[in-house]
Amino acid sequence: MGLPGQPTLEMVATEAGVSRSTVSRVVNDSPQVTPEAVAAVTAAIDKLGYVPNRAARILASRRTFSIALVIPENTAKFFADPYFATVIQGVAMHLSSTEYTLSLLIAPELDAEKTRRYLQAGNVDGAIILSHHSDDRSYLLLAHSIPVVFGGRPVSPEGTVASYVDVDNVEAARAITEHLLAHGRRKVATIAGPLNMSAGIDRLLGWREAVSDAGLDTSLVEHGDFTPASGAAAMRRLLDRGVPIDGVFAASAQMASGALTVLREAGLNVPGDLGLVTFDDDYFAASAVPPLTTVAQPSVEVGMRMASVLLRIIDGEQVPAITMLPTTIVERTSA
Amino acid sequence: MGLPGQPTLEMVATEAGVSRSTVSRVVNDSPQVTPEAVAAVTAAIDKLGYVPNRAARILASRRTFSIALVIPENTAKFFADPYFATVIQGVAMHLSSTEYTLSLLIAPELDAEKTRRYLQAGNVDGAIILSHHSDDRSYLLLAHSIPVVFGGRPVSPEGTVASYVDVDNVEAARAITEHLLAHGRRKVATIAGPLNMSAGIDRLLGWREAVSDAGLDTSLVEHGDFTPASGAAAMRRLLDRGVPIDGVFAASAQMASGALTVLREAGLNVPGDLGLVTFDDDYFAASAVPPLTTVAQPSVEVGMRMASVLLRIIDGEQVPAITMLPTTIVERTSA
DNA sequence: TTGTACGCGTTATCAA
DNA sequence: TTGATAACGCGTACAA
Repeated sequence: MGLPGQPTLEMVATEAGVSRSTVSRVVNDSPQVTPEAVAAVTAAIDKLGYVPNRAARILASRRTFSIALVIPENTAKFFADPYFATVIQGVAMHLSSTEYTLSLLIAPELDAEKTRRYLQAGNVDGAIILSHHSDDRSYLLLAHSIPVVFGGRPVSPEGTVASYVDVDNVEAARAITEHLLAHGRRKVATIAGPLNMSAGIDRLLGWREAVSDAGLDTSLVEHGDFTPASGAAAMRRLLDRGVPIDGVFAASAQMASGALTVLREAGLNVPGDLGLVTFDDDYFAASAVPPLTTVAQPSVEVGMRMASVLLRIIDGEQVPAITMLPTTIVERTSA
Repeated sequence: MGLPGQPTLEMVATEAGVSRSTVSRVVNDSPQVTPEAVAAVTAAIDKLGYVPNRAARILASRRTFSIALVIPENTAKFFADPYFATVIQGVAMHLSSTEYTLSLLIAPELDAEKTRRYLQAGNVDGAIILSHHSDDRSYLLLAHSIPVVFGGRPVSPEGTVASYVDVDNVEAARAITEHLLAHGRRKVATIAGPLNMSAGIDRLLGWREAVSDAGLDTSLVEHGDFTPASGAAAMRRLLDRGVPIDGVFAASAQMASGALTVLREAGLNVPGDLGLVTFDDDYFAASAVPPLTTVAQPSVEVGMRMASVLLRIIDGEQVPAITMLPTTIVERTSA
């Protein structure tokens, strides 16, 4: 009667001459099924080309086999930042060897509440919050109801319980600043990130350590929000101070690229008059004129590790809360 | 009794003093509900923080509100190619303003069959096949059962019925080759892509048109598979021919970067001894030494358009099967 | 306009 | 080891 349509578990059962329960057991490879039954069922499955219906399975089992990757930014920033693309790639890559599906959520601050509800409504087994460029307090509570892994240490008022994957921003910032100092720069400024993100805080800290250890002036600080425009504005404010500057550490390559245009307009040569180093080895750093010496962070690896940690948490394993990944310095010609 | 757990439609109904059907209608904003009922229901929803259960909804409605992005490559290539990351970003961006969820499938040739079954089993409403770097015949049949959009013109034996989004590879390749000719190059070779992908075919065609129109030798062709290693090998074969070459068009920036290392080893200077141009304005092109003059294709836009076209097809709209996006030439110093 | 009742395809519980 | 049978949470004819 009627068209067969997509084969269902029921049809497999009939074909194999067993009950639906048995088919279900075979599909979920339960150990307690006789070899004969297994053989009959797998044969039927192959013959019919049966694939379990995901929705039905989720509904009945209360497991979704999917995780969310939340990017708390508006689409414009998401669009502009190559970092996100590479991290996604890492997450997807790890997931590809598992049963899990990825659900990408670009969630501006505005509907953070809505997003949180969606996540709490049992639509995913866990979530990765990529807070690299954003405040994330609203997501901290989430960790109480479902497994969560943060990308970048979340800034929390109290002690954090959430897991996260990050690089040592303080150390990396210090190292790249010392690179500047090693090239003889003595009036070293920084275009820092926002202070409500750990990357902003830590990179400023690293810069300050390096400069202060060298006995130099630590007051040459202006802030941006990691975007090119904000980097340009900060650079302008720095120049407007009227004090001599011969080195700048910009906390993101995007800000550095903005700063570069301002320097060019001001008739300043890089690296002739001034050394410029930055953070992120992306398109902005590589294609700048001149190409920028920078801190490279393993963003694909960050994605992979976040996924791996999250899945292990979901599986009930005991995983260290903090995963630190190494950075390297890529020397180009801007220092 | 017991804990409330996640609020269900049923609980909302009780809270609002109506039936589940009415709640369902409000949630799916059906027009035929009295304002009072709507008010009562929305109030209850807000109070309870209700979010529909995705799986249940999918199961009952036979719509998944999710689409698949299939990348028919092994994880290594997926990892290495920046193109994928940007396209994904585009797809995700478009989807973020819709109800749809993205499901990323990295599917090596090996389990293409399995992937196709999954897609046909009704687990998604449609699929995007990113065939940029791969053969895709196995997915052409898919278009008969669910809405499908290809990234890059699929190579099909018969006339294609599937929709696709692409750039004019022939024209772009011709233009960049002419750029080489305009700089006085006269012995212009090409490192072409594989002939089982439209990008490979078309870019070779464009190169040949330009070279032949200039009355020059069109025999300087070697093939690669778009990877750096294959580009290096092809360049080596080109040099081994022993005939003079003063220009090369590599069909991908990755191959160009491989070729560059071979040229360096051979003691050949770019652009001094030989001009090198390529395709894709990615990290490889920008950070090469020297930076490469190249064809830039709008990969984020490609992603956005594929998503938009697919959703419109799903909604039953009539959409032009072919979407062509413009390319531009980015001049650097390698020509 | 609203409610009743059934079905979506699977897993889980319990008996046999 | 297997098989009935009851959920899982929602959409939707159909009836009221």
